[in-house]
Amino acid sequence: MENTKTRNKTDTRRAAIVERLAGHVLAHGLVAASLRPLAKAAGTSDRMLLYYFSDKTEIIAATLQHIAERMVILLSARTTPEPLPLGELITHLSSVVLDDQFWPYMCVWLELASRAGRGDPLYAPIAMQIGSGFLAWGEAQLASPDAATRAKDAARLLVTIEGMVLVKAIG
Amino acid sequence: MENTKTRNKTDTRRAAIVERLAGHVLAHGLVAASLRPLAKAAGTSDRMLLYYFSDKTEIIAATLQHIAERMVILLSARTTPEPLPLGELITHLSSVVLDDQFWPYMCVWLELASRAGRGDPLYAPIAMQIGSGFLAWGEAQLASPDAATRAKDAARLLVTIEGMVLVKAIG
DNA sequence: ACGTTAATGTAGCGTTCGCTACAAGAGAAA
DNA sequence: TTTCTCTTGTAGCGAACGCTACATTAACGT
Repeated sequence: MENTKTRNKTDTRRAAIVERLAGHVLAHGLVAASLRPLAKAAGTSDRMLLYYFSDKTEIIAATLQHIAERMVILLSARTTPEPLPLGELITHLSSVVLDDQFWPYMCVWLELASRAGRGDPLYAPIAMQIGSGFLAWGEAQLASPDAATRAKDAARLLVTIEGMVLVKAIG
Repeated sequence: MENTKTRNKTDTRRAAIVERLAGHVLAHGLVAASLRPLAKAAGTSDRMLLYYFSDKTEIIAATLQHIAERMVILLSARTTPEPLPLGELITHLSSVVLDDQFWPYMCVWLELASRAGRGDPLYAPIAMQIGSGFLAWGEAQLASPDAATRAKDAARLLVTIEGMVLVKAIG
């Protein structure tokens, strides 16, 4: 009992910290995610960050996880419950994804992808998980005649949306 | 005369150094582009890097510039001289761009884009320059009925190719 | 009240970062 | 030869990095 109680307490703290860390990473990017700035953004010290998390990789992993969850929520709040054909879904989704409110998430996503592309052992699995999550979401959102074309359409959706993100990034 | 002679000499050295720096950045990414490792890769010291270049931003700018030139050469060595319709150009170009030999360039390109997306004053203009260069190259390579659709097709080409690159990066 | 454990501050370690001051060697000009 | 500029090595600066040792405070069960 004491064990679970303590556990829940630190877990709650961790969650609160991660919440703030996510804000900082979304605002300034992974490139600015070093312990002392992160700690200041979370309202604590680097010492405490390493008290609640074992090391930096765990901090980053938890933060990215949280950001991904936030993104899913934001995304599903902006989409219709009914499935759409590929073309319409692309136009609708691109307007959502290129929106200013959504852009910080896409910037972090780009950073994540650029690190994953080099096979970074921390970022690669996270990127793959988020990517396949998006793919599944796309499949569920698509109104395609059969499962095979739906899978294909989801892949095309992914490619097109990500392409637009990258093109927007370079201006 | 003495002026131009000296100029040429240091320019030659600079070019030789940049050549090696490009190799290192292609192999290990911008994330590993700090002065001392770069210098070791170039066969000199960090002291000399800052003798031939005024500061790190100039080093990185010159290196990325050189990488972009190499990429253009590699790209035009792999493409047909005659223009192609959009669909064929996409399939052909994607096979080139996703090739292992080309992949390091795409990884650097992703890093560049992720920094440019945040409006970094060093990387944003370079990324934009390379991006619009690729767009122009695409327009020249496309067999489209009129100029308007050619411009549109080039944009679609860019989006699709970059989308594929990003998707490959995340696995 | 007391003792134990959880939570937090302070201070610092060792490393790497971009960059610079200073001086010594090298090569041409006088 | 002497001088003067170009080139290079050595050494180090101050800052930031991830992380840790130690000590102190806060909280709580007994």
